[in-house]
Amino acid sequence: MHTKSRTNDRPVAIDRRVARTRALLKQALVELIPERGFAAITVEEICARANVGRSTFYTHYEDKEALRQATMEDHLQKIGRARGSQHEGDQAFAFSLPMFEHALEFGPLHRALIADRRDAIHDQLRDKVRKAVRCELAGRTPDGIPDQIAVEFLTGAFLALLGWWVESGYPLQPVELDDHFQKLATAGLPLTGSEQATSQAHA
Amino acid sequence: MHTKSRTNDRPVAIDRRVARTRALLKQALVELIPERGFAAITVEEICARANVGRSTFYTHYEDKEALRQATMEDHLQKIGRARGSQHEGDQAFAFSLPMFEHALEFGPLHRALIADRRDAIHDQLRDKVRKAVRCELAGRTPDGIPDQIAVEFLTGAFLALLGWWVESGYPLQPVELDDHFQKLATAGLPLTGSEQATSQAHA
DNA sequence: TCTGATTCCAGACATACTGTCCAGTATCAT
DNA sequence: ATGATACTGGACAGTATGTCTGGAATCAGA
Repeated sequence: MHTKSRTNDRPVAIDRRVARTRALLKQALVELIPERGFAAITVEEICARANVGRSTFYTHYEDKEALRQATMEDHLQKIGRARGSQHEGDQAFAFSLPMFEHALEFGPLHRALIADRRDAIHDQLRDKVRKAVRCELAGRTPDGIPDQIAVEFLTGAFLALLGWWVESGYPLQPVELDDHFQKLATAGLPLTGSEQATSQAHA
Repeated sequence: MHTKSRTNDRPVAIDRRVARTRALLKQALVELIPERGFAAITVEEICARANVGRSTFYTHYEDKEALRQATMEDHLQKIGRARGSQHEGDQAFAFSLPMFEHALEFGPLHRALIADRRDAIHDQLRDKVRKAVRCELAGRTPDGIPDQIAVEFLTGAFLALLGWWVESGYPLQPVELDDHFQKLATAGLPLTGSEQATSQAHA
């Protein structure tokens, strides 16, 4: 599948029909998800939207799931390639801003494929983020906190922020959001209020 | 449905048969989820496991989803009631430890109904946690960070930690995990390594 | 213990989606 | 131009859904 190499050097371009069909199916899926939610979509619907025969669908993808995987893959690759831009302020975590920026740029697509926490899609992205976090943390976790815990903590926090931001229509600039994320991640919530905790009363 | 009140004061106990049927269905669901995953389970399967006629199922619940909702509701109520135990150390956030402890106590149940991020279940719990966090934060967010952002950040971080802990078989004591959470939440990750950030090279 | 009300059940039904297969047609690369 | 490949619509069996029966079992209350 994928690309086929003829001899051994450059991969030969995919048959135009194949490319066309797959692109149409992916696009149809992306259009449909925000309208009806992934779970409710049927293969027939996707094909109708894409103007592709249902039997054709199954020659390319095993499943509705497989199509989503492929589409998601495309999408994540795009994020990876976008890493080049690199603003690189004086932040502690480099992965977050590019991600936020991508989420803004590919708004509807992102909302459809990634921000939909109600579907299984998120996991793939979560893994990607987890890796980025683990890489950037690289043994610099403070005190007695296990690396894994810090990684999960940050990954969850980041994805929650990202999801909220996308779902509420990008109420901040990417840089602002990233600043908040950086501050919360590195400095925490010192809880500026009068007392520091619930420890006021007893023990 | 639910409970029916005869005149106007105390609600009359539910018909034994109804109670029995619903309990059996809920229990069957909880048993089945870890075995095959919620999405793959069929109504017939649930009924078979519960020894309940399939037609009976539909007189109680509209849907597989409705059953899950109801089961989840039961479960969350249990968490709510457990709030009484209250260890209350000198931590900043009071909601976390009881939650961790409950997750440990109702291990399989919790894993089945809540920790399965791949299903839609999580959202309900997320809302609950969000509320708890927002309540405990109550305007004490530091600096220029919007409340909502702090809330999402913490909610995400907490749920990620909870999910990881449950899925990896409770490798820590609840109190330990909670300590780590508290520390990360209030003090952040000062990044103890040599340099503080990626700012070393340029600009 | 009797009785009317409620709930359970098995089974049948229409509907919908899935995944596979085919033979005919259109499009591709060369 | 031609052989290879991909697309098509339609048919197919299999499975799940949700609704509806009428009769049997179980209930609560007197």
